Amino acid sequence: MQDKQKKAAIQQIRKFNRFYTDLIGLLNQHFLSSTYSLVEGRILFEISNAGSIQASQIMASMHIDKSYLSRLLKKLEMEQLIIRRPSPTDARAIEILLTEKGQAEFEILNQKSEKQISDLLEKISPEKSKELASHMSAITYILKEGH
Amino acid sequence: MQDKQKKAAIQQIRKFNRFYTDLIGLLNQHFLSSTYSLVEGRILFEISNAGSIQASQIMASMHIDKSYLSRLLKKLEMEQLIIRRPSPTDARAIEILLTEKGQAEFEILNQKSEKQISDLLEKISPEKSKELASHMSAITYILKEGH
DNA sequence: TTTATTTAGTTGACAATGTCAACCATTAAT
DNA sequence: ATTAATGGTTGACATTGTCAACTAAATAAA
Repeated sequence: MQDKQKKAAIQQIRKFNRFYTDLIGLLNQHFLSSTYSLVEGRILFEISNAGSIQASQIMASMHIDKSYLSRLLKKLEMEQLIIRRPSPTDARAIEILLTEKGQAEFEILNQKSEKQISDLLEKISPEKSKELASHMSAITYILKEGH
Repeated sequence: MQDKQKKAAIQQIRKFNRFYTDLIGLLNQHFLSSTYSLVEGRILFEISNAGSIQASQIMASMHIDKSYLSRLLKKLEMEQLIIRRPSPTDARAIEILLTEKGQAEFEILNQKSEKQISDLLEKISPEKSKELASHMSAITYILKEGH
């Protein structure tokens, strides 16, 4: 009996994963029309969020390969969106910060992203939007905190 | 006042998107340890799900480029997982079916994918698992049906 | 009914994205 | 003092995805 419920849950979760993978894919595609790729945008987010950050921290939070990240950071540096400088506390590490240009570009990206979600919510009533958000919080909570 | 609520909802949704993009990414990475890529698995799913299907339908449901799809199908055909034959009703179109091997491989993939979710649910109580699934259904419903 | 137009799929050429292993320098552990 | 682990870079490569041009058939328009 218990087992049947579990199977049903698994099926529903898989269905959701298919659905949401698609949705995120569509959102990202649209996002890509911008000059920066999704990963780049996400890196800018991580830097902005932290103020200053090490590459290894970005690696950990984004689950991204270090060689890949290294190159992306190099590119962002060339585009003058970030500064990479040796960490004062660890000579192996680098400290990454947004330049003013980087902050400005991130702000644009951020607003684009907000607008995208805002557009999505246009089709949905304010009450349902609120519900949507709270379902999402609930999922995050359950998956992060467990039991 | 209304506006503040909306902004809060947008922020929560974006947070969820980051979180869930990562989660799906991790699940897919694990999935990749198999011999088929995620997209290939998904194509097999679409074919299995429909019984027989046209390439254009897969294109539509997966939002995938037609040239890309054409190549993937060619590969799957070479691996003898699918049959491509001219559609009886439309000479431009092809009709795609799973071979027995394809069905068997899909079944394995399917079980792997189920197991993956099942493992994820190990850390979560049955009640919470059920809640999780229902939050997901609710999200899908709201996003699909709107208001 | 001949002439567009659209639809279905394929192919070539290429760009973007991501991975693996080897490597250097530094720090931490034994 | 030596070894192991960490942080990052680079070369070489594989996978994944995109774009435009093209053929053949079906549909619409003249």
